[in-house]
Amino acid sequence: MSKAKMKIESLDHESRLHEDDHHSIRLWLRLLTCSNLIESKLRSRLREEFDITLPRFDFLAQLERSPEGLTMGELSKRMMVSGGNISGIATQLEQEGLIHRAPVPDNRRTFCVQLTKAGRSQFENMAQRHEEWVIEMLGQLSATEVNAMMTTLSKLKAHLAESEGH
Amino acid sequence: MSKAKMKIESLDHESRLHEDDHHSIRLWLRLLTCSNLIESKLRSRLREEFDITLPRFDFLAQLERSPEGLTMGELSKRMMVSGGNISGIATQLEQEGLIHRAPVPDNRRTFCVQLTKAGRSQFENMAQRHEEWVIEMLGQLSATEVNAMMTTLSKLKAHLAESEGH
DNA sequence: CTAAAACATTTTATATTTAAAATATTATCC
DNA sequence: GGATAATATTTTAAATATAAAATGTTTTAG
Repeated sequence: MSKAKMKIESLDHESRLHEDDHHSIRLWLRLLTCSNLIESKLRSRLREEFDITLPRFDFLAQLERSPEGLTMGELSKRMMVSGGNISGIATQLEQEGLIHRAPVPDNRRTFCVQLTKAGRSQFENMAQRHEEWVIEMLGQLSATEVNAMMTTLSKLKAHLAESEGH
Repeated sequence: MSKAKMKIESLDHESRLHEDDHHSIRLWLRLLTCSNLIESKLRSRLREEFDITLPRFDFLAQLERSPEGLTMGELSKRMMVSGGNISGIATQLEQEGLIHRAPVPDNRRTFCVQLTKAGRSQFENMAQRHEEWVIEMLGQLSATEVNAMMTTLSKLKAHLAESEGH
């Protein structure tokens, strides 16, 4: 039974718990709202300006950050989307010549995905604008606010990662 | 040209700007990571425990918070998804008897969507567990951290809403 | 009044997403 | 060594997402 709905025996205590509950929910909803707003702005601008979808941009961005290449599984984990999704995007990007899938010598199950020269140069144009947009959206926050939020989110992320799979 | 990529003339200044840029990007990526982690945990638990998808749960949740009912357009705005999407989900939920679409007397274009009795009771079971999960994920943060984050996210949300459509 | 514009929703076509099944490869355990 | 389990990826099916066209209603302008 949820703490929030338990019979109230010790009013102060229970009502405080009740309020804490709402604080968690409200924080989650606000986090989600901000995340959705930013994501959809980035999505529509990438479409307008470069005619590319956000998942494809993210795919290229991951590769750019790892010049040594990444496996499909790594990409899936880092982008936090299903493996099937990665497969589909990779097939498209490969056909367009933006990425390259090379077999790995000692493991025939895996592929090493890298940006091609064309992929890298095309990505760099977009990345610059993307960065400007993010700064435009988040740059108004003070250094103090950014630091505090980074710290809190790190703590949150660690907690979420540690209870993985429950 | 992006601040981050401008030629460095005044090293300190530009390198500080460069770092600020990265701070915005890193904050955005961390925000996104946390949001995705929470969302995917909620998604899989809703599926495991109640065999319901997250969008459908969110749809019911919006209605529960507005017992007077909501129009399709309001639902679309609050859930931040396209109108066509809302239509499809509403059709399903109506067929399952969880919601009810009633015409509005003074405007025949709009429908007022409300939870049915069945919809409400079914939602309440799920909402209780959902709330427990959110508290489990966010409840470890201190009241101070939650407050600071709420304040910062409010500021961010206001800024994002105000520059709507650019 | 009436034509045109704005609005609310639905429909359609296309793309993306996930979960789960299928395929193929590698590792593990008696 | 050989069955079994674990791993990496792809394919498939169902649900969801968007954008844009279509439909019907209301408002606005002249």
